[in-house]
Amino acid sequence: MEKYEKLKLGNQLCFPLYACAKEVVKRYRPFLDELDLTYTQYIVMMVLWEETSLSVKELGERLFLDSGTLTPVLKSLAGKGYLTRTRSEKDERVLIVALTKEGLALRDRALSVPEKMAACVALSKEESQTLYGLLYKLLKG
Amino acid sequence: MEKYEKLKLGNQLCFPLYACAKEVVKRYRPFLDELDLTYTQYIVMMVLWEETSLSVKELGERLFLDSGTLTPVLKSLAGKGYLTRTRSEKDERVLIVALTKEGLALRDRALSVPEKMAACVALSKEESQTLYGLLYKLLKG
DNA sequence: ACGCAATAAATTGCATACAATTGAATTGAT
DNA sequence: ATCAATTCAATTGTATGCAATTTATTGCGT
Repeated sequence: MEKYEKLKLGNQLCFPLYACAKEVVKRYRPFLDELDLTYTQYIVMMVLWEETSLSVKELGERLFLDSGTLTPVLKSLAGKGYLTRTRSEKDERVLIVALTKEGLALRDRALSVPEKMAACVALSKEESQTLYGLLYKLLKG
Repeated sequence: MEKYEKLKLGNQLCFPLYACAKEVVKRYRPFLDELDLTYTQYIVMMVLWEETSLSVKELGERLFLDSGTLTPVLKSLAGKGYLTRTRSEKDERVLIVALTKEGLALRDRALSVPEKMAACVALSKEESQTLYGLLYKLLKG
């Protein structure tokens, strides 16, 4: 094996991961444009549709994002009326993000997004599940 | 199945992909810091170590990046002395990016990066290959 | 009660990403 | 040959991401 073989782009696992993630987010764009959401805003809304209300810290742990990223995204979503930002009464350091009626209503309009995306992905159900499992293993390991 | 089941974060393939890519790039950071390279700069250098010289357009096709992203990265790498940016004589629209002696010398210092990263990834060789294959299938499909 | 460490979010600074536009150069059709 | 369409890179504008710092608040030990 050549000395520099491992430095070739085609032998890196990280690169297809990096490229794929960008590509998939890009494929979401037309569907999310209809909802006037960015991808980051979309995943925030997905958490809120499940949780209704949680702190910025908890949200960040779910999404692997920190307050530096979340603060402007949350301000933007609050501006659209989909959530409220309120300091916790028990602990003033904590900011509680809560779904609004408008935010909840958006969920119905987002219902078609996952299936539209699935149609864009050239993987079988088994392949998707294998990929899913490997990604979570990598993420946690 | 609940109506909104598919909108849950845990049922999305895109999300672990997105989170994983960020996580892996983050794990590169300490190793790349030693070379004073960002991840984007690193993958540009990897292409140059293979090609020595190519246009911005070709580089962008390899890396799935456009000139909007590449232009500042290439200016930065040129500033470090690792590459030169020259207009093609045959076609003045084309900018040729070429590896310098210093850029080539950097390759030896980067040799240990892939193995250090492999040690950070909790996947077996087979799992890595499966993941690799699925990612490229997704990328191309 | 006091002071200090710890915590949560916001801010700052830097580096991507990408869509859309611009400007320069080239190609192609007539 | 000429002009319109195309191409390539750079620029502009917006939205992330993340490290590092700052600010406000809380908890803890004495």
